[in-house]
Amino acid sequence: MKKCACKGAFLERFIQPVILMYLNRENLHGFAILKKLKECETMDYSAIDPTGLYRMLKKMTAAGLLNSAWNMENTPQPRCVYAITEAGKLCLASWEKTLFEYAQEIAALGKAVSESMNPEGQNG
Amino acid sequence: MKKCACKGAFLERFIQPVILMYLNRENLHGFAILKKLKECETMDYSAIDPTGLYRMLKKMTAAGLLNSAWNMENTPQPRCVYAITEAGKLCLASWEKTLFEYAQEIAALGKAVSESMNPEGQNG
DNA sequence: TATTGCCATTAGACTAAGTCCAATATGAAA
DNA sequence: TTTCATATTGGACTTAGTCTAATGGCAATA
Repeated sequence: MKKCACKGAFLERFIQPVILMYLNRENLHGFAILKKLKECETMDYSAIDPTGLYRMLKKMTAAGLLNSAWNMENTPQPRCVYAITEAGKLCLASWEKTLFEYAQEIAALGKAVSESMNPEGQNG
Repeated sequence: MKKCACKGAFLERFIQPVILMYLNRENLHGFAILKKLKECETMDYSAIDPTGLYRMLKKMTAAGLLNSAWNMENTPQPRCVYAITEAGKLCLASWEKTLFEYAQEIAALGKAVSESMNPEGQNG
């Protein structure tokens, strides 16, 4: 438990909605997404692993959430440019709802933990 | 992506604080924790895997968050009874803080997603 | 011109987390 | 005597995530 979850280590689960969010605004290639994630201020993705991101992009493409196309022009190296699909947009909409539900449930859990540590009757 | 995270599938990550919370109130053996988790109303742990829970308990014990002792009396089968340690209590306190931070960050992400889907200027 | 550094992606090997199936053993109820 | 609930464990497997490293071009720099 070097990286104990209790200190916050698992938010990287939530790269998927961020990727969808970026691609909902504009098409981007993997490395650009990587840079954007590293600069993200809402959450800390500074230590994100490139291999992991590229694999995630492929998985999302395989799942039909993204389309990919190789761009060979105006670029020294070929870039794989990703675009969000209709399914991806639906997924993003689903994420929107789910994220707020998550936030509520996690806050409720936090409250339950608080109460269990300071049982009622502390007010005296 | 059968169980797409966007529909909510990963909250089981948060069994750890729930276990600590239960054990902060009273000592319990694995199976009792299992039953309590299945009846938990704050979050849905109805489908929790027993093997996974027992493994988690051992891991937490190895990490020093819990103590365990076999109870052979007043019970048909021997039971492994778990108790929270001082380190476990600190971990629980850490969880309390972390959970609220998580809740805020996830809500912020949800808000960012909302805004990206409904760009500003919708109010007309 | 040799080297360093940034861009851009991929592969391989590994660890950790989580799931599924099955086994064990006892006691009570049908 | 079969079934159900208790109580725990083991093995095999899948998925996710991390680390290291390789490729290969372009630009700057020493």
